[in-house]
Amino acid sequence: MTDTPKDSGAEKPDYKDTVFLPKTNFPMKAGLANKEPAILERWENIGLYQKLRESRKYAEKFILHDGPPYANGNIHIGHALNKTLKDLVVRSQSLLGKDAPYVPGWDCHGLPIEWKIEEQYRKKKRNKDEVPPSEFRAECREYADKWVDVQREEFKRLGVMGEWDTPYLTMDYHAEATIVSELLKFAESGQLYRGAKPVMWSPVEKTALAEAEVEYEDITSTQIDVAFEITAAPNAPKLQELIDAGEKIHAVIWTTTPWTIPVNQALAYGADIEYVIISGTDLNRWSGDSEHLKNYRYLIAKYLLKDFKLRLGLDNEREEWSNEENREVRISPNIKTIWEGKGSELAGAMAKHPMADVLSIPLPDGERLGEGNKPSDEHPTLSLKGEDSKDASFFTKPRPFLDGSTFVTTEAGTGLVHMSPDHGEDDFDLCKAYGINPVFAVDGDGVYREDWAWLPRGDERAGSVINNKFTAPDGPICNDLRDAGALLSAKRDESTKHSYPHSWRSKAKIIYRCTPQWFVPMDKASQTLEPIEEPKTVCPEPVEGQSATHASTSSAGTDDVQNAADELTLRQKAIKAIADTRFVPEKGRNRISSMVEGRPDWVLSRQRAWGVPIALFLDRKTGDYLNDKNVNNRIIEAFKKGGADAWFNADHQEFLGDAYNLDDYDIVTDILDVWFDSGCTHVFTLESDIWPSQSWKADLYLEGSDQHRGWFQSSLLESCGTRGEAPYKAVLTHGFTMDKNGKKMSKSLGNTIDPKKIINVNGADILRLWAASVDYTEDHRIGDEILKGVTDTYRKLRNTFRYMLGGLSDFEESERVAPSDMPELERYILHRLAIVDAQLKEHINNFAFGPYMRTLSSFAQDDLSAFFFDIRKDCLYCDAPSDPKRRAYRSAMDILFHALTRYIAPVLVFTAEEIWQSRFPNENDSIHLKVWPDVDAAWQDDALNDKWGQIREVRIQVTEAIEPLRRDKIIRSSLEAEVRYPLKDLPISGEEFTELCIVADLTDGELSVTKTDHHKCGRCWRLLPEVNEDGDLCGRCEDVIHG
RNA sequence: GGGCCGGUAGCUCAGUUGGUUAGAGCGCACCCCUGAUAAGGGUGAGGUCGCAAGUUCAAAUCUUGCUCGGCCCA
Repeated sequence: MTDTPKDSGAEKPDYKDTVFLPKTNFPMKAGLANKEPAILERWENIGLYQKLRESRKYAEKFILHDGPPYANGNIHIGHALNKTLKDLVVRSQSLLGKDAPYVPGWDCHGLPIEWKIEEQYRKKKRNKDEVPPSEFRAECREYADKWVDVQREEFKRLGVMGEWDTPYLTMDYHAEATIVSELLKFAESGQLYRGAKPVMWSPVEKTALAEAEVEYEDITSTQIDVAFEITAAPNAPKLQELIDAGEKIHAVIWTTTPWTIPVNQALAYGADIEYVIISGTDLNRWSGDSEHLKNYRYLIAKYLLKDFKLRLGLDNEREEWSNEENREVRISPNIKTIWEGKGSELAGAMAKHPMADVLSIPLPDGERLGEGNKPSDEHPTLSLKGEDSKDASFFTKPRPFLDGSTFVTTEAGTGLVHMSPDHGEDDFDLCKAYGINPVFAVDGDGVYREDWAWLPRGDERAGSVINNKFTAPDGPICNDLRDAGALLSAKRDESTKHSYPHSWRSKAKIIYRCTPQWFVPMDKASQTLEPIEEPKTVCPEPVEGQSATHASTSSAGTDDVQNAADELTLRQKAIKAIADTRFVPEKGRNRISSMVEGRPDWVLSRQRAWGVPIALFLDRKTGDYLNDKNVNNRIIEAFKKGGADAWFNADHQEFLGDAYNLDDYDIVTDILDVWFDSGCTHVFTLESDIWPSQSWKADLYLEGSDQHRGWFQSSLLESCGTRGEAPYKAVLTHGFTMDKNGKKMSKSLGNTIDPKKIINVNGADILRLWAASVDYTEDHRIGDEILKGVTDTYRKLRNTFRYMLGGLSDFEESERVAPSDMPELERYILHRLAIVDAQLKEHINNFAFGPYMRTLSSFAQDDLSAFFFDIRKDCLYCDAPSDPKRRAYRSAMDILFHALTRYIAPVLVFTAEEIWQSRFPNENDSIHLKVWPDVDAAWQDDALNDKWGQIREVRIQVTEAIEPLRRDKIIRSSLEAEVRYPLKDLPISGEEFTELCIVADLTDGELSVTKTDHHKCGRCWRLLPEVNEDGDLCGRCEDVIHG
């Protein structure tokens, strides 16, 4: 031995240089934030994604269809989780050998972008209405493009692999053409109709507003009590008796919008609310000489009597009301209760509109009633004109009492609510259920239309319904009601202050107003175009499944009504499709089912600019849309060439061709709901020639749980409407990311966590490992402590790989030992690998990444680091390179290395590559091109498992027994321990067990530990009987060095 | 206000059809090693399973109510 130790003080030589320590350049410290971009660049340079496609060319496909994020703003933690999970799915499926391409997409149309552009205009003091629509749309397009670029870079930095150079955009011309062509499919199959819906409307800007364009401010408005005479009450016999006896009984409603009274069409009660009729004779507060004012009988909710009486000044003994708890009716001497009952008894009851009497009297010169049936300028050809009220028949029709239990309360008012389907959502929905339709009495500027019997445009008293004078207690509405003897109270002062929506732009009050909209019916069997019957005004039972007002009847299919029973409705198709789809987690099925079961018809139209137009021609005479395949094809072709602008800028006569005259048609300028756009992504991406890698239908859609109402549903409905089935085989949903305390993140709370910051500090692999660790099926958290934990897990894993790299340095094929020739310990570990391998595969197929990483980490930690590697350290460091045991160990380690680098590759995409390149440097290669490791199922050996399970248990007993001695400083290293253990309880020899426990010696006896007398080998540090003096060599080491 | 979902150690998660003393990893404390060293090994302390009733011989598990949080509606 020539290389004697240098330290002169030591008597014994230092054998350190003769020990085969792990050798590697792989750094312990990751420095991911710096390293990752370079790795990304290399992948891009070698065309990794294309290489992967090429290598999986003939493999089974797995199509994850990307749900498009909205192209607006930087990505947030939710995007990061979503895209990472998608990447985990794609990469893990690819690892399993499948061809799993990924085409990312963006949602580009819609209000938020439109808004941003408008905002820019406002800053430049430019009026949007003066900008040509094509210019406006071009700016929206440019804006979306800008954010697509930003987000694309952010997603790439996350390590998400995909076709980033050719993503799909909903604003691409081909996409817009497909969207319009899908829309026309709905039109052609009769699954489109024109109906109405109350929307928030600004009479000042004469436009519909979105929720985000509305702000709420306190206003004072006139609050009135109005009496409706009850004409029938078939389910309340006593009440009916009173009516039959000639009593004039009035139902009282209370409202803060007096201007809606002239369009009242019904009254709503709460079925469980208790009502009373009070009778008295002293009401003379308001002018007018109707009989009932002198001798009144009012129907009202019992609980609200007090407030009512106060408003009317009916109560002469106010002090009696001091007790808030007791709101029982206290009858003044001159006020009596003549009827009590539940709201449900009012079912089927009828009342008379307070203006009916006035209007049923022919007016002197018809001035007020207008001439002819002149359509309003709002929607001239619309067959949705509604009631023609010039002969006042609208007002003389009976007003039914409807069950409004879902929204009628006794919080304020009278417990009876007046219903105007034109001007309220509750009103609209309830009336629709009973076949009562809106009448469109108020025009876009907030003034009653010309032919309306009550305050038409021509009336000098008529004003905008948002005008304070118009609704004032002494304004025309109140005055006329007073004249009719129906106004019981009217008040406007500070006490009537309440919150009311205003336009953000003009600050003017807005109203709910029914406007014509396009709908997809949920409950109409497709292909059959049975016109919906004329709604009955009087209809005590809800109309089951009635879609809405006037269905548009197109030319096709009206004859085969007989087949209607065989056809399924869109709702039925969707429910069936849900049953045919796999949901991960399973609870998603329940959620989307209940939503589809309960959802109303799909409103497709928006009165907006930035979107795909509803490219239809409306027949001016009939109001029906033109349904001609040739015309439709010309439209689609034009869209392919010029996008949606083709509709706005086109010569429409060209679309119509020779067969039709543009003068006979109106052009629809509404655009489509952006959810229809995204509902079509499966068509223009999966079925398109642009991405040959894609195919319909998708294996998986993967989005946040909010998309049960969003994309999952819009895609489902779109696909069921056009193809009769879902566009996906499986749907995976994830929860939302909360802050460290489980609270939702928001900018205002200042608890948001920026994914970019995590990437720049810790690295994308840490963020990815976090995403893979949490239970994404639920809401989950992120915060410093959690990220620290993730980083620790990462470091442990990284170090295990580093150890393997060191142990495997200079490993050569010639050294390899076949698993069957390996010692039991190696075979046991390979058995464990086989078990873990199967578990990991199962987790991947269940998209269970949390269990996947936990299985992987604990295998690396418990089985390898703390057990296998620890035991075999002596072998690796000190046995001769040619020793079969050492060769077997390194062979096993090589198998583990190949398996584990592949296992972590989908999650730790950068680290896996770094590890791989560290051992097998090759500029053109990548770990991500590899397939799932070839783990031999035959390695699984249950007998071995039982035996070694037992050994490990005893091993734990031994280490436990050593601990007290170590604590008492009797021994230091476990190598100094001499252990006694009943050998008959050991499935292996004591000699072997000594090695497994890393102790000095093991002899028969009851479990006990003492310090050994042996001396320490100067090279391998084992304490052995053959070593005469500390620092001498043991036999084995002697052989290795000198043999 | 309504529909749906969730609350198990400091953190991330297991916990089968109710069934011994509720588990794991990380972190933490302590100890060892200094030949995986800004590493490695060992031991240990942490939980009235969100709260309260109920069903049962027996409840983290089933039922009801409440509470906190989330998503979607209104």
